[in-house]
Amino acid sequence: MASDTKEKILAAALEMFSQKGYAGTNIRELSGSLGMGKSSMYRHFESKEEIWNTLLDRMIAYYGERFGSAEHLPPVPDSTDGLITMTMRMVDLTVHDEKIVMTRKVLAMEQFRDERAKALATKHFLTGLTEMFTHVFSGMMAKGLLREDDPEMLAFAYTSPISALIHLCDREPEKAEDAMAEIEAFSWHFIKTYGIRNHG
Amino acid sequence: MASDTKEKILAAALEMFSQKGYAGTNIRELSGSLGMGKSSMYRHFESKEEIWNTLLDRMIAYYGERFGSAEHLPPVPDSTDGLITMTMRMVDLTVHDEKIVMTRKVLAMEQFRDERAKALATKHFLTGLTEMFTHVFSGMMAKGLLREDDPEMLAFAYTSPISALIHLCDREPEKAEDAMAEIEAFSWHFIKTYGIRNHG
DNA sequence: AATAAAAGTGAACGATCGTTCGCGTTTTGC
DNA sequence: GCAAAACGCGAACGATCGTTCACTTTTATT
Repeated sequence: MASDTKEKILAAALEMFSQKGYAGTNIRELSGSLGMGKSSMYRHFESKEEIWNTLLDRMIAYYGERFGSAEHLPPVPDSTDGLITMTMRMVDLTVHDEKIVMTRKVLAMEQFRDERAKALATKHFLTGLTEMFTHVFSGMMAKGLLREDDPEMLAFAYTSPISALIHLCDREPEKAEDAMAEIEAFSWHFIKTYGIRNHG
Repeated sequence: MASDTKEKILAAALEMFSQKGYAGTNIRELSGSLGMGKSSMYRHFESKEEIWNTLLDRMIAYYGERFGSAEHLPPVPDSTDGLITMTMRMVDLTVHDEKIVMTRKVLAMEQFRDERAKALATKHFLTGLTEMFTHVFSGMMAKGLLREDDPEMLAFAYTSPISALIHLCDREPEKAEDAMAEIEAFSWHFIKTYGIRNHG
């Protein structure tokens, strides 16, 4: 079972860090939320900072295997409608997967004091989505679904507004439905601007 | 002189909060950075939390008078080039004015635990710029400088990528020059897409 | 110049922080 | 079935937290 407790600690730490930040979290409350004595924690991690670093290791590794490798690039849609579908599916996942939401919150809070959090924040908030959609848009241009243009610029223009609304969801989850609708509306507007109508 | 010290405390607190966050900041270090005894602070503020709340009051009030009222809306440019100029001037100010930078950093770090910080963060990061450019783009459409389209959608599409790059500057100031160049490139691309060429 | 109010200070307080210790219990490897 | 390692726990430690206190110095008022 290779230390099931360790995983529970990491899960609880991610949750608490994402609510109160690293400095605002204390070990007593963290271990208490697991129904565990304060000191038992130290059988699994030698310090609070090691919990943080392990968590960050996981976040970096997860991001790398999920979005870092070329084989995980999404398929190029066969129609402009397919772009919307793909976008909404992706957004829905990223907004409702609690672990991903908590990761973004933690990165937002700790990006200014931890170098690795800073680097990962830039990937999560900016370059990751842009790189992904640069690939998608290149493919769509080759298929004649999008106007010929700089695919990276288009990807940046497409993903930034979506990213901004995802951040809004993280901050004010009660607005998630509205934000999703706005993302879809923006997506349609983007297609209206850059898409090439199917003849027929 | 109405308590010059109080202002210095608030300035130092903003700086420290923006580096270490509220929970990560302690009163000793804060007063120490002002060459002041630990306890003197309490002649001006009755608690650490009151410093925080006063700071937030200031940030909210400053934002309201700076961006909240209709008379502070920027003039509508007379050309598409004018839009770029105005944009770059505004971005330059917001990226290099230390107080504004520190405000954004604090809001990024505290948005999840303080309701007022959360509300102000949404204004700073999303709705503020969008509202401003909704006005600008409406005016530019009326002048025949921009394609007829939903001005709010265009403002959202225009400001979100800029906002994302401003956040990058906050996080990695050494990339500020590159980011400014990217903003300008994006701005030109936006004009190429939505602008109406001047005949002649 | 006298006096009251305001501002500054070092010492100290109680609470809480991360962490360690000693000891009992459970699980593992042979 | 037994030794050893791993795990869990409450008590306690030293450091640090926000804050208060008793007291001195500065500033403002008349």
